[in-house]
Amino acid sequence: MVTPSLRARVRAGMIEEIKAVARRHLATDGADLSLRAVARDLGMVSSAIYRYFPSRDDLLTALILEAYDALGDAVETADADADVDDLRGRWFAACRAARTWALAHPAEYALLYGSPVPGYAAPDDTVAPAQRPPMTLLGILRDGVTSGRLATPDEVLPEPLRGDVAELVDQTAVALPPALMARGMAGWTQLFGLISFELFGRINRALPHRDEYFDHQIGLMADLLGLPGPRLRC
Amino acid sequence: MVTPSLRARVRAGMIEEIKAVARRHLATDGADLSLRAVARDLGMVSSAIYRYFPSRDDLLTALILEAYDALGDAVETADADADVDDLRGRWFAACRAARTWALAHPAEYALLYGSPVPGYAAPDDTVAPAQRPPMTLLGILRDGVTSGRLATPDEVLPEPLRGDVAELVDQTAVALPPALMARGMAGWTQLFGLISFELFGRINRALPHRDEYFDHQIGLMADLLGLPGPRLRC
DNA sequence: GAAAGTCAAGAGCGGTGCTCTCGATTTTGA
DNA sequence: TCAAAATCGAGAGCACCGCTCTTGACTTTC
Repeated sequence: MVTPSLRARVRAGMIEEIKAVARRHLATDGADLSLRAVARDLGMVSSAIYRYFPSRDDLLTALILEAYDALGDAVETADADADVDDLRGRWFAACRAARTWALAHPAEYALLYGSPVPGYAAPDDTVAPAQRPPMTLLGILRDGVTSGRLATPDEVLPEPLRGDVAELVDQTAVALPPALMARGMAGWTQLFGLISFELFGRINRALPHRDEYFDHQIGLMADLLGLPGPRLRC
Repeated sequence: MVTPSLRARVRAGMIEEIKAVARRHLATDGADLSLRAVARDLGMVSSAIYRYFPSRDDLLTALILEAYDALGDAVETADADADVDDLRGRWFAACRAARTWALAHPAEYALLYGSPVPGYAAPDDTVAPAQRPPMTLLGILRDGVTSGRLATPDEVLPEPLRGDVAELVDQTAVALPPALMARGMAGWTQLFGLISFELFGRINRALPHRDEYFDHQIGLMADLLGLPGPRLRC
């Protein structure tokens, strides 16, 4: 193993330091990250940042990648920590983990799932990490199908759509009946919508018990998915 | 009736012209609206814009208000044009109208439902227009309840949540059983999530038939709401 | 020990939102 | 009617932004 040179180690530390300060600025000042402000905080001149990141967008991309991975880690470990046979419990754990991470890192969540920055185009590196949370949810459904505890919904997709969803099933390599795949995507969409509404302030201030509201709405989707466990209907 | 002075009429026309140019810039260049660019297009100097809008945020607010009203009009007329007794048809019409408007005005949709601009705080004027689309959806459910064609879901909300939702029912003045209200909010959340994913995300690259996908997902929520009509289950 | 590579700093370019002043024009009211 | 008041566009200027280029000092490599 080759030990990196002193300069390489200092450089790696500098990159991490820049990202840390940038992340802090993101959390306090919002999404419009200022390179010059980051440089000021580091006691540098703005042009020095360009030794480590070729442009502001590249720094943003690095932060986005880290955020995707942090969210993916949170969701995956929450799923893994739950009882593997408790499908409903795993669904709730994964969804709650996503929400908890988003509430703790609102600016980074906005970076991932907010409106795209006008001039910015996410590189292909971000595709795989971005799919980790929905993949985790689909994995729960797949486990339910393979273990026979999750029934296939009885609706049939109309033909042009059925082919699309079947292709998506192939691409994601998560074998699911198309109808269940569509319901799973509905669950993922609902999770994103719930978090976004709560975070971007569109949710009504008249809902003080947000944890309970979130759980209830997630439970509705769990029912729709047919996840076994204590249903909402009492 | 007092005829406004020439100067007042010119001023009103100028305000409209600035908004029109700004809206065009929004559509082409994205959300980061440049006052100077708008002024250039109008053959003015940037400082002249401040005679009509005290700040860039105020111009943005005016555009946001117009966008909310345009979306609200689209959704409400789509609902009104449908057969008043066809609850499921009205739900579909309203949701499709929202999506159609969003696809036709992506930048304005992003302005309304994207991540909030860091320094910008939406004034209270925007609250009422912002609630028109979800209110339309809830109105469909209310009509179903009052006409007896829409059954109350059989789940019971746990207590802290039930009070919140009941208060929300009071505030919105749309009399709905709390459980149905919660399901209606799920439908609204799903609609927002579907449109946002299609507009912002990369989830649908493998879904060429987006109309059919949207209709199917909306149909899932219509089933969840118990809207009478041809269900998805074939 | 010289050549090559890397670094921070500074100046500068064109862009942004915004403020202020200054004449010119229009509206108002005695 | 005619002067005072209000409104207007233009311009200069401030502080900030992302980014580029050059310069001189430093470190690594051969």
